[in-house]
Amino acid sequence: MTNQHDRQTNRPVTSRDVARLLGVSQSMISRAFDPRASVSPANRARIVEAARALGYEPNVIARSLITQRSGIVAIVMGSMENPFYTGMLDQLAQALDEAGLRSLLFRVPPGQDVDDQLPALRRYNVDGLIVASASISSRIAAEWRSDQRPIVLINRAVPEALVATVSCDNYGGARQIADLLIDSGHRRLVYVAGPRDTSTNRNREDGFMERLMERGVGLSGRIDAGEYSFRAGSAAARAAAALRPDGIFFANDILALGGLDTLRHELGLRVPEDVSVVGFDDVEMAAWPSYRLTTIRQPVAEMVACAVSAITAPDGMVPATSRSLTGLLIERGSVALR
Amino acid sequence: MTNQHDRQTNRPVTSRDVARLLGVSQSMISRAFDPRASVSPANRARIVEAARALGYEPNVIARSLITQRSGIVAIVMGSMENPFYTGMLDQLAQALDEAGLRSLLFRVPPGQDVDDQLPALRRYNVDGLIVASASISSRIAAEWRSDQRPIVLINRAVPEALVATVSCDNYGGARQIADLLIDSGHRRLVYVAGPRDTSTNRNREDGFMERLMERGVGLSGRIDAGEYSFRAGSAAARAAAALRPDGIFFANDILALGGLDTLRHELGLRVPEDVSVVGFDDVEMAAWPSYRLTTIRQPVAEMVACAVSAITAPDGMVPATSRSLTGLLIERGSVALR
DNA sequence: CTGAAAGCGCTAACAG
DNA sequence: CTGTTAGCGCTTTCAG
Repeated sequence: MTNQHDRQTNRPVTSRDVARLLGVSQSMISRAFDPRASVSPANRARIVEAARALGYEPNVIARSLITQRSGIVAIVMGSMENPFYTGMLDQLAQALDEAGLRSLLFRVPPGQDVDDQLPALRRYNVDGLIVASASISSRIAAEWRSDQRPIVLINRAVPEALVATVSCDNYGGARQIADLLIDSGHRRLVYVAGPRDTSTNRNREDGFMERLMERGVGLSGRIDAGEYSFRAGSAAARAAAALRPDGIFFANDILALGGLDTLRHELGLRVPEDVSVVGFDDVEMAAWPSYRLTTIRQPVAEMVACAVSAITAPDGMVPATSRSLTGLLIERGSVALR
Repeated sequence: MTNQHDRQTNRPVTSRDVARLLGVSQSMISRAFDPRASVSPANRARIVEAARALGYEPNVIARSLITQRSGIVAIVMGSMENPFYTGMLDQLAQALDEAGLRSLLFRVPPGQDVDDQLPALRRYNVDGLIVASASISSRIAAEWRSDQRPIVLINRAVPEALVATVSCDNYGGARQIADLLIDSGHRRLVYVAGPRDTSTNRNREDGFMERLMERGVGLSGRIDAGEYSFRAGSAAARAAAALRPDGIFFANDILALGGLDTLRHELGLRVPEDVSVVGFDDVEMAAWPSYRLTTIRQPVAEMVACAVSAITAPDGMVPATSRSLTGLLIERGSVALR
């Protein structure tokens, strides 16, 4: 039976314990666990063998004190009520895991600012920072970079571009939606906006509006949903319906799903016969038969891969590049020809 | 401007740095951050002041090397495709945060066993372990307990009861569902089972079956969904429909949602007029107007509170008690009177 | 109340 | 290839 503890003292077994057992120096044990260190094959074998027998595992904490690397990366997330981010988190955790890194999760409460949390973060010697659904001030971002620790924002842009950023081309995606709606004959269009302070909303709104303008069709109305949630989508749909639109572009899927449901079940409107609706993200539920929501699919897997490789990049000095990946229009059943 | 680093060397500021600045001993800095340690009020004030100015934060890593407590608790999760668990994770992270603890997320890939991951965990000096959606062998659980570190399983039971466990009364909930279905006149009942190796499925199935038996109504069929997913629910619904049931109890909500959708949109059956469906969990989507799924609500908030308090309990020696909280039947629109 | 000293478990030069 | 030595940043006796 593998027993990770000394039976009497119940003390975790250390490298010294296995060194003593084998009659070698403690540092040799350390080296045996470093692939690049020089230890005779014979000794290395003896050591891993003894280590297993004793239940020894190098203590990451102690190691990180010296190496300044903990193998832990912090993921900071705002609310997880948007399923897009839970999906992202899942993939992020998986990708990090495959890179041999652990995820330390920082949840930023709705009202609170990320900035307050970050100082606490540095006490953990994390190897990198991935900010997934929260904004961050450029001042804090700059401090982090001065730390030489990689930081990357997913799906957020920081105006001053001091940090690495990977996101979907929200602007371009919204333009595609404008084209889709216009090409299929819609003329009374309403935009349902997400939170004002998110770059996702800004870019989607800008792209949509500009394309409308370019093609000479006006906007029949703009509703402020206030937050990205199902409930907010419902409320926005009620307000939007009063405008008698023939098409509604919701700033994201969770909003669109909430909107779709109240349009149909509360307002008695048929979607897409009476009104078309489009979202953005392509969360799992968008594909569910009850919704069949036309939307832009964010390339989550690629975004995650980008973020992780920015973290694992050779040196902490990742250039503060902004990568923008293009989304894919997924046409399902929520847009009709007019 | 708070700058956490020495400008020249870009080295994190340590307790020694602030000690030097103030001309006091390094150990005094340490004590100043320990509420129970004795430092003159005047000095403590000077120290926190200087610390703030320099941007000093005690390094948790170094501290944990001595105290053996890191302020980090590990959450191990299987797949996050079941929205019930993402909701739980959200609340867990929040509750832990409020208790001053950080969450280290361990994702266990579908095929893989938790047991393989656990040894790696101990290298992180985590203060406790919360296993949320994965099984764990009793051998490993026992090893963890010998570590003196609290471990609690949420929504899983381990036969040997060697670990603390908090879960919903799955057995009782399933009995309520049986009663509901029978009382409303259903007689051709089908059970759609989740993965065989989960205690949730076992308990729900047992409760349902036993109550059926007690009330003298037989089961018209049992479909094995194989996994807890929307897609599996769809497939199960197709198989179940062939049995011409008047009521289907799906082992959980995500299965029921998938089933509901294919029943309606692919099979052309009306729910609840032609067939009633019931789920278990009460995930967010169960309340969405398209579904209005009747289900048992798991008391997630209480479960989370229980789990966290087990972790933060005074000593590592939490008794291995199994807490079972009763779920609440939420009647929405997916069950009709027959 | 304060300082000195001894580590926590490990890695990283540096000699041999 | 191996052992010795000196810390990483902090907490914790133990004297003063």
